[in-house]
Amino acid sequence: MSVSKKIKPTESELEILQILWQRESATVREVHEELSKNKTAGYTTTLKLMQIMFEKGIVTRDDRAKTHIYQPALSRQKTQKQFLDKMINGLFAGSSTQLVLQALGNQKTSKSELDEIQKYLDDLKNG
Amino acid sequence: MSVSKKIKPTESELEILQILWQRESATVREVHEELSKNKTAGYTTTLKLMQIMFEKGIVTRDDRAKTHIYQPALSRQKTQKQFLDKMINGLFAGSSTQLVLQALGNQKTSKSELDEIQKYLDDLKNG
DNA sequence: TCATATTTACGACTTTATTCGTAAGCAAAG
DNA sequence: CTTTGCTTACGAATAAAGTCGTAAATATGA
Repeated sequence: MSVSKKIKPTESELEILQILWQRESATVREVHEELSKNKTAGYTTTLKLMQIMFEKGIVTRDDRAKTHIYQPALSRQKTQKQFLDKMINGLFAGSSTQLVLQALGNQKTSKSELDEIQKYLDDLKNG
Repeated sequence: MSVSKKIKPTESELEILQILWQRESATVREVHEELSKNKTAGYTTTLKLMQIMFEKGIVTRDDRAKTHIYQPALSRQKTQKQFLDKMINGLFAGSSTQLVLQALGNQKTSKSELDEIQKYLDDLKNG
């Protein structure tokens, strides 16, 4: 069993995590500025969300200075895996292959990306 | 624009849709029996959920007989695509390739499945 | 016909997520 | 010191999801 139990970030929390993963660490203000590019919400809303995330253990923070500095407490990979698994089971009847095919069909994927995936597949089949 | 706007099934609703997609159509009782294999909930809970889904337009129903017969109103494919897109944007920084690689790495994928994916990739690159 | 069982309708309660207003602390500038 | 501005803390309002109890309608069969 992994240490983290059933921490399941909400949609808003994922948005914030996304930013923290990108920047390694950030203040509430910084996160809020970033979020503001896409949506409109008050500063205290972002603050509250991050405080709750702290209580839940989704992020850690350094509060030695007046302005707290937040860091993600969940790894991007593990979180991705968690949501992928849920999606595969909940929406693709347990077939990751189906999900992959659908994902490739949906988006426009460049030739170099396709090459990358093929290379990865070869590795999988051999190694 | 597709006809259906922003219908976004909740988690519980997805579970029910899953069953409806599988069976084509079903009564509340049938859905409830199926759900009961995995979780515990009262019959009226399932009923209420399906009624709400009907109001939202997620399912249709034939109420000519006393026992209503429900059918999915959303296509499995479109729903999968909708959630995939959200996931790619929300959790994989917009990269479907990243999602694919992660999905392949996560699960154990059989050789025949890998072959299938590779074949699909070849088609994509050529066609 | 009458009792019983099944189903739908409806409303209410609980929980969780999201939002924001207001107060209080603190630090820098004047 | 005092004002100004930014920050955190806290509580409350709103909304959405999920849960279930109860009642009414309908069908079945004794």
